[in-house]
Amino acid sequence: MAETSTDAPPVRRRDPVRTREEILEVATREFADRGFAGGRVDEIAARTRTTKRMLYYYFGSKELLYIAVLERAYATARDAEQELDVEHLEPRAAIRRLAELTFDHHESHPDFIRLVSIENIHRAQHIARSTVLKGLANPALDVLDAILVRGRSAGMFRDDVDALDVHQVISGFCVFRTANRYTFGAIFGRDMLDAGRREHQRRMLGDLVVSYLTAR
Amino acid sequence: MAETSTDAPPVRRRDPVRTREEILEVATREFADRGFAGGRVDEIAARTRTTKRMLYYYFGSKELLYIAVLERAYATARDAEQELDVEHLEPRAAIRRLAELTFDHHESHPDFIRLVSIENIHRAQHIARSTVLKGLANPALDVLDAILVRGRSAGMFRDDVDALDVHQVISGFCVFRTANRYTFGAIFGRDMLDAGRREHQRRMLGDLVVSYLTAR
Amino acid sequence: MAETSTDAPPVRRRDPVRTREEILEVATREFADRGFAGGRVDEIAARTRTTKRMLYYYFGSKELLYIAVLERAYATARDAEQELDVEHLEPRAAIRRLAELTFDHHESHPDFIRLVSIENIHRAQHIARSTVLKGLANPALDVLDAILVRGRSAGMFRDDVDALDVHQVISGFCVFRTANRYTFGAIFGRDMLDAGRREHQRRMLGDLVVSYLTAR
Amino acid sequence: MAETSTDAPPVRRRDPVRTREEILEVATREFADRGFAGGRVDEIAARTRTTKRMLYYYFGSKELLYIAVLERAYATARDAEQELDVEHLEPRAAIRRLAELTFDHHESHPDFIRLVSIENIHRAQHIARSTVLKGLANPALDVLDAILVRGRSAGMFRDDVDALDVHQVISGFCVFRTANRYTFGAIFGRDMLDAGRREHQRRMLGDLVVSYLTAR
DNA sequence: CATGAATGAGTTTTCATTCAT
DNA sequence: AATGAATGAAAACTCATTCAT
Repeated sequence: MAETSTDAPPVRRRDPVRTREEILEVATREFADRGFAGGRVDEIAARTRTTKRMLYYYFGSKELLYIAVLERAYATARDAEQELDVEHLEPRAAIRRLAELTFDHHESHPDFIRLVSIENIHRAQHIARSTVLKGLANPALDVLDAILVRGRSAGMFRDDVDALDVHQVISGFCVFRTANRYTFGAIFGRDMLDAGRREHQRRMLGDLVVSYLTAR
Repeated sequence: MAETSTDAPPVRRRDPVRTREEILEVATREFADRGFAGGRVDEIAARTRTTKRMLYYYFGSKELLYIAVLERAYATARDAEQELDVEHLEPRAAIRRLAELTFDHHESHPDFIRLVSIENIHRAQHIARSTVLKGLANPALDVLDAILVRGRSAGMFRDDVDALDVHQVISGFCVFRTANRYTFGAIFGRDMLDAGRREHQRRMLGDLVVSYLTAR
Repeated sequence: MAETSTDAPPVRRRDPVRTREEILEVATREFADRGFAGGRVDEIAARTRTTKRMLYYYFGSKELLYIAVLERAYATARDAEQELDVEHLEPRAAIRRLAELTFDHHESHPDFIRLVSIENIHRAQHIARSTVLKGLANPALDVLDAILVRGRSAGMFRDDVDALDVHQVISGFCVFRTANRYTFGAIFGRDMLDAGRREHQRRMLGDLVVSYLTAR
Repeated sequence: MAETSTDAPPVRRRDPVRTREEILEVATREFADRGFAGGRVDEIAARTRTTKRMLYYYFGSKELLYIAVLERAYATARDAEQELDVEHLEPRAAIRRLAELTFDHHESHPDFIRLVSIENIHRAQHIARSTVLKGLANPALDVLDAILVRGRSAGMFRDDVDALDVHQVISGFCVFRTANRYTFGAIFGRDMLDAGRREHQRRMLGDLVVSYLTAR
């Protein structure tokens, strides 16, 4: 326990930005892995090249560190959505493409989805406490809205749903696959993320949204 | 001074079944509310008419109590699904009805959905440890399968999806509404469980599934 | 935990002597195995065909049960020593025989030796509390004394030691072999109870005592 | 009111080596006194100038603290044996001297012997878990072996015993005197450590070993 | 004689946080 | 800007013993 380093010169780190980033990375893994209550400050410190004291120095408390982790995770997700480029496609193709990109993004960011699940267990109380996160705009929503407008003008899409409704459907599908993977697998014996079923699931999502919007 | 309390004194001791049930009820609320790591044995005991010692007497450890809570929650959910009665409806109506019943059930059992989210954060490790839960049959799935068979025979339904696929779509929608209510609300400013939008959402789910199955 | 036997007729045991004996047997194993503080009343009860309540009914407390175990163990040991029959042998052969019988007895009663070690850790406070054990006569000592008298009369044995001295030497050797077997084995890598070295050790003890008594 | 205390305030914090040592000292007494199961972490903490929390900070658990106590006790014993200086004596005198020094050491370290007894009750499981203790060399053994070699070369000593055999005889005698003092006293009414009999016992041990080795 | 349920009081252990330098 | 040592408060868990029937 008591590590009494006799002679080794203290590894002084003079790069606060890097240190901060390293802590956030490790903390993200820890909180995504074990939740906020289950995450351990000691564990985070141990896996960092700094000490526990530094976590407090930089972030103030376990909760503030967790909020910083959330902020960073949402910022990363938003940046990814900036890159959507579907406006040149015809509405049905555009909506399918957007669904697929969402599908891909969720599949490749399980930690983000875990953090969101965890935050929901806490009733989003930490998001509420974050000035950065409260009412964070979602760029994908504007893109989605534009597609819907185009589709409706063309008489292709139903007009009793808004962008948020569609976003909810797409997110629900993508989040569920990842977030509920374990209990679903334990109860039904099927891994929703199985690579062999990936294409099927991806097409299913596209079909689902397009058939819904174009129904009647 | 005078012994005037004619109210029956709380029936507490010597009724192990009741005592067990009471502990489970309180523990369900606590774990659903705060997660496994965040849940407090002391808190559960305090809200029970027994002592903390009794929790250990009946369940052995915090973890075993949590597993018992999970088992009870899944058993209740399964019992509810036993009551599905949709086989007399034509396939499209049947599938819509089944989706709506699932919708209703999820909406009225947020604690169950929270427990499932929590268990997914733990990668279903507690379900894996429960002999009762591992591979628990889901009666709704058989009903669903029967509907799909009928629909496909009638040439109404596509045949490239199985019951579990459809179950996943329905569950995804219903679970997401409840499980991600808080972050969704915080980010988008819309409460997915808002009573005013309830009917719209319910119909959306039905349309979604029916249009998908009957597409082309 | 809560074993609610619905229909099985209670196994009524109407033989108090047997019940008592069974409890003592199980308790002897438990205490010899884990010591007084480490021994568990629950464990003893579980391995008996009676309930924990019965332990208290018959013995009153954990401590009194432990004392009863000690009393029974010492009584058994004393009975074994009654059977010494070495008076027809010449002094040197007699003393060697007595040492060997002690050697054999210790080797075949490790639990007794463990109980004695445990009781020494408790500074014999339980023996002191037992009217049965305080000043319990040791029949071997009389036999030993008689041999020494004969040996001294014959000019064979030194006269500066009494029976208790010799008893101490023999016991020391025999008890150490068994009682300190584990630490000795861990530190020196030799099992003092190894069957292959048994005869050597047995002869060593005899030689030790005889050579000492006959020295000069 | 006036600050008149010129006595140095107890040097407590910020001296981890001292703190650790103090904990070990108190823990040694507690465990030697009451065994591992009977020893109380609270009690140890209370008799230290630190808190219970510190025991866990330094040692991690009750068991690891106990192991640290064992390691320290064995290290101390080994250091004492380093000081044997008997190689200039003729074999019989050397072996007697070595026995006497062992006798003295055991008599003055009853806590060590108690710890060893306790560890034997636990079947040396903690020694086995200690990398330090497993296979700890015993310097006395080399000295003893050298004496035996010399004695055998000179035709004085029998050659059918090795150093470990002799060590066992000496240890058996010395350990038994101390470890079984209480039950022996309770049953036979003689205190093996009585100061009046000390010289007699010490000579008895020397005679025992020398007469045995030189017999025939 | 017999018993399943119950429990007060302790016992070990954990955890986020802060102090002194 | 940085740190190793320290810690109060709480949390989980255990154990011998007794109650009501």
